[in-house]
Amino acid sequence: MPTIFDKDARDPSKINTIIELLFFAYRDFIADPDEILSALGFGRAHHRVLHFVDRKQGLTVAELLDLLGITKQSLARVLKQLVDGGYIEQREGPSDRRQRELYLTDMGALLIEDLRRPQSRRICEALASSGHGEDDAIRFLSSMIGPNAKHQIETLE
Amino acid sequence: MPTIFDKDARDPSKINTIIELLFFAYRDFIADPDEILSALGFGRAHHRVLHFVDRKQGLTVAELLDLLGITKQSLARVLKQLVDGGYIEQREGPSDRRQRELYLTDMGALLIEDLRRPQSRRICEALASSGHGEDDAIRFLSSMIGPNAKHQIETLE
DNA sequence: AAATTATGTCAATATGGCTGACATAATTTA
DNA sequence: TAAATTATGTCAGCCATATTGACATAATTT
Repeated sequence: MPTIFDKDARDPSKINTIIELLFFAYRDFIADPDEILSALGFGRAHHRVLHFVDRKQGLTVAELLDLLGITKQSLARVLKQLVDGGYIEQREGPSDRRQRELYLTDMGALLIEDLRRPQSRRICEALASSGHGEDDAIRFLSSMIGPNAKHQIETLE
Repeated sequence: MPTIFDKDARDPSKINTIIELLFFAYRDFIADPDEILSALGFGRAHHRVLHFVDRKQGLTVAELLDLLGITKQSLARVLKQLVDGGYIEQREGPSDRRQRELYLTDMGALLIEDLRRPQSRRICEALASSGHGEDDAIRFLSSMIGPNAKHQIETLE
């Protein structure tokens, strides 16, 4: 019994349009911070690290690796640059001294704010001009992600 | 006079959630086709080329470069692999013989269909479980993209 | 005391971008 | 017609970000 939500009820050409818009939207979405980053000699990888360290201050290297889905060798260079640049601080784990807890410095907090600003603006504009609310976007995007990522996000809270 | 659409009326933590969800959603969104592609020795770059050649059969190399926003040197390798593999066909421009019009072969059409299937499924699921329609997503995403990309999309039609 | 764990590091490799320089053929312009 | 421009292709080298595999160190657990 087909409903309005039935997969077959969808217009394939509109779905294809959405696929294409996702490409352009995501590209433009990361282009803004990219400019700020490249002026500092950083890239997207640095942005993602700053985001997650801000999202959960004091997270460990292992947690960060899990969130990013990359290897420790890939993270190493990026993290070192952020630490050397004074954007991130590493502290010994309080209960397990092998762990390195990651914290944003004041400079790091300012930087992630700068990076977030154009992205927030873009999202707010899109919500306004499409007439949707924050929760609409959150509901849609939450359903786009797989169970794996869902679990990762839960561990952030 | 602030309205319900006023930027300052937005909840910054929800906007930050949307930023984060976009990261996870896009990552998962391209992970599905990535598996199919890597089995063929291809990558995301090949996917994008196939998408746009399908979107506008007979587009020229210059048009494709403009859409992708990369240099011809970057495109060269990817395009060559797709042509050599029998997924894309190049034909002399009918009015300007310097141009190379790009067309999908039957094999190329099958491949882009395969790549599109998991992405369509994911979008349909997200629309269904969030209670939105195709047009909601199209309106939101269209507002996310800049005027530059907007113009590019228009030239596709 | 031995095994495991968290982190870091070295080396080699792949992908997908980039710039600069140059080549060829076709078209347009003076 | 000759010269300039354009569309495309190609060579060479560089960069950022990822990978795998191997190994080192210190701390914790068994």
